[in-house]
Amino acid sequence: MPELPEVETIVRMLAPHAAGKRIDAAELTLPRMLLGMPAREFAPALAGRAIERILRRGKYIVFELEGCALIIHLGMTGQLTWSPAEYAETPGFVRSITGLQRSKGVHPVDKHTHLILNLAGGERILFRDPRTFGKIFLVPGRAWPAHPRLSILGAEPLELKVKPFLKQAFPEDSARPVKALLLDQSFLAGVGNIYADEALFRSGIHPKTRSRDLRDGQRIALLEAVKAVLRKGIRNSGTSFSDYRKPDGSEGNNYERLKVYGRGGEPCRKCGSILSKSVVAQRGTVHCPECQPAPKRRK
DNA sequence: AATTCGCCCTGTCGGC
DNA sequence: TGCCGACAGGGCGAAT
Repeated sequence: MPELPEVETIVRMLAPHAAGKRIDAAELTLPRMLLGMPAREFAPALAGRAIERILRRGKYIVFELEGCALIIHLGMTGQLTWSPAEYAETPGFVRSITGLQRSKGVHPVDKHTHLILNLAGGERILFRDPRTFGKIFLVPGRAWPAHPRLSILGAEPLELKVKPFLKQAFPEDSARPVKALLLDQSFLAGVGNIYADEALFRSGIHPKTRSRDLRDGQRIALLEAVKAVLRKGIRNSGTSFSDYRKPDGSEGNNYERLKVYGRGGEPCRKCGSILSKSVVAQRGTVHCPECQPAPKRRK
């Protein structure tokens, strides 16, 4: 599922191709993915506007256009791909930045393509999302940070100064498991299930540990681990566990480098113990019973 | 007030 | 081979 490193990768790869281009026409083929306005008003609101900048906030992709912002959340299975003008539609193949390539879990326009941005010059940005958990919305002017979905977001983990954050934002008395805290977008923006499990492993913290029971040293270790696993994810251009693809249709390289996520029942890469799979905060969770010992009970 | 639960959705997989 | 239920989960609104 696209989390901060995946969204960051998409934004970085998309920006040089899309920034400065004008949207000739937009096609929204699944109206329920659009929030906050009637679907018939959407395409006319985009037509003719130039893309000035593309950026990321949490897991949201923000297209700053002339006079408004187009915001996309990829949900679980969303893909944003870019195709240049010169590649024809060819069944079984997909057009991409790197050329015409055989379709391998990557698709040209199909029944799961819900938004098409036709750029002046013939390039296209495609939003494809099989499970349709993604969201699309428009915010007038430059007020997108104040949109209800974005205004509730917490700190950007990679810009985080750990020490000040400790005092400011750590809920001192929370009984929630620390994994639930990591998944809470109002705590840190952009951490999802994959990188939460990876960060907990890296810092040696059991996912069920109550937030209030974390010692300061553990909190620092955890936040540093969050930053480290996110940076590693970006360096490897994202985790293609299932549907995530880069804008050119290719896969990220981080999945094979994960320590715990998706590895339940397999041996820990650090100590060899069998990794344990459970449910924490309503999410599938993998941890190492040796490297991440169960929290000591304290009254 | 803080947490948890139920729901949205569809491709994939295991069992029979 | 084919059918079917279970499962995956981000984020929101309802329930506890």
